[in-house]
Amino acid sequence: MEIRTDLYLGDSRTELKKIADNSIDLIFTSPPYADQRKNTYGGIHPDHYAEWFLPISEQLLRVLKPTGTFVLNIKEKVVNGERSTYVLELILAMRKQGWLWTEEFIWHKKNSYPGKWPNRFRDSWERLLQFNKQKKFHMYQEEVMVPMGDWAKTRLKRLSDTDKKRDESRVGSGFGKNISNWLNRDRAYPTNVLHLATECNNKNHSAAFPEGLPEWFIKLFTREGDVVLDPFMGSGTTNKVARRMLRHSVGIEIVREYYEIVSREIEPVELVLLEPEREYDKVSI
Amino acid sequence: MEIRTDLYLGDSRTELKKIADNSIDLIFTSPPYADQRKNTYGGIHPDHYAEWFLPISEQLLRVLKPTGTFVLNIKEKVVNGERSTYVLELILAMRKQGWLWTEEFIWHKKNSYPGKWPNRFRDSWERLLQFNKQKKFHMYQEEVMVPMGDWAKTRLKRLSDTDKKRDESRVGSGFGKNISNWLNRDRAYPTNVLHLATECNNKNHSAAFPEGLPEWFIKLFTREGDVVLDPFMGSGTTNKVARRMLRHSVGIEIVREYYEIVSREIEPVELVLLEPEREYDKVSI
DNA sequence: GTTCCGCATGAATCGATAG
DNA sequence: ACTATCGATTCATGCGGAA
Repeated sequence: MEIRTDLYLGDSRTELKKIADNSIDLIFTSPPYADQRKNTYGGIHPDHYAEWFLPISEQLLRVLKPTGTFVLNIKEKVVNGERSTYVLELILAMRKQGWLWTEEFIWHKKNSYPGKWPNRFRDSWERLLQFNKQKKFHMYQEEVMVPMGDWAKTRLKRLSDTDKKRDESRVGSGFGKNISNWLNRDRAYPTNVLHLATECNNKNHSAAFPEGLPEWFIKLFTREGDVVLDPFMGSGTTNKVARRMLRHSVGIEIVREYYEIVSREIEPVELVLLEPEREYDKVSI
Repeated sequence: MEIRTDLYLGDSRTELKKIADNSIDLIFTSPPYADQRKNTYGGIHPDHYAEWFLPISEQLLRVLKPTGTFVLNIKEKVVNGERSTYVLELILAMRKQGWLWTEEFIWHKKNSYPGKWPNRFRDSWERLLQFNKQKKFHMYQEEVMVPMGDWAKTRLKRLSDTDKKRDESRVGSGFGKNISNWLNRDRAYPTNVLHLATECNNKNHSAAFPEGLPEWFIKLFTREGDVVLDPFMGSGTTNKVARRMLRHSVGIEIVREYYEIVSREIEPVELVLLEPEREYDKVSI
């Protein structure tokens, strides 16, 4: 299978129009935060952030498949001693636009930037807002299961009375089915808090997230061959991870320098990926 | 020093009017969440939550000292497959009321409620919204510094409640100083993510939050002799912790049963706290 | 006295069923 | 169509009894 990675140079507001309706399985992006990174994006004033973002999210709503998911990594900055409210306002506005605000994940940044202020501590978390077009969407929960705690060891030895009672209350032949469930429990489902360290690899791009972040959501919301979109590509982390995970992807970047860097990085990979594929076919299973 | 713990039986909307202007140093509370705890409290519909809360927050704004802080523990529930937006709307409305939304802390609940659903994971975090009247407020950051690397959680856990009480009740030498004795230098400021487990309820009561939660904020925003207010007292966790930490406190509770239980628990403690102080001075260290 | 192990139960959420 | 109730699902924690 050939993995396509299509990169667009330009403004998301215009470039997104080139993408077909209902063609994207997952949108994962970290847009420029309000009034930050002035050097690269010019900076959007907090008061006008929703206003600026809404035409883009309207396009995203169009290109996303009905069963697809939009994950928005964002965090409000401090303005004048207060947390700015533009993210809250954005959520409310996007719901009016037709998005469903399904969930808010927390990215707990293990090693946040050091510093000291008289009236606040280091900010070590960011929002990961999950939006959907429908209540029903694709979610492959088993792909992100994590090893269980010590609890499982003792639990598997003998079922407690309560567990038995709860099982008996089920109508029909649920008991045997449950036993097999217990025995498979060496792994548990995760929660809506992600605990990842920030990576400082990308020296060119100022606000890159660690690869583990898009990787987790790509696992959770897509399968191989699906299409991932990042309308604010930056250093291309989302697209690189998607490619490695055998997902097609689309990236849009307004800064030519970033666009070219990612283009150069992607192309050699493409050659490598195309060659050994037959080998994998031979070897597989 | 005699520690006052004043308990009011009644509705916060009326009882708060009995409290003097600018008399409270810290408000820490966890109001009934929308449509939650219907059996004990009325249960507020998500659509009318801000409307219900605003008269109360107006009173809170009045009674809080200009240098004081209001910490609100809350989390929106899922309604119809979506996260409800009433908390976002409440933040926006409270700002219009005159509050400054200084910060949002995250309480990462280690043991969240179990369950499995096709479209979401377990919810394991809650918001701790910090509001202030002014940009300048009292914050004693050194009091909540933590050892670098691994926090000696196991050692802290081992200490019984009586140990905690003994340490706290010694004037001028609290729990924090003992920690610094064990693990000398190399302490760091914490971040805005708190990682605590919910306390399993054993006998009488289920507390909404673990003692560590109000304890942390009481350390951070008050000193001994300051006044802490919880307008939704519930099982009285905030007041009990405040008392142990030698802060005066005010608690308001609408359910008579809770009010009476807390009343009974507080009074005997008062006697115990005053008596054995000299003894501990002999034994201490 | 420690350590180990069994046990109940949570500020939950969904889908089906009933009014 | 819309709301209210109920059963099923699931895992970390601290307590208390046992080894």
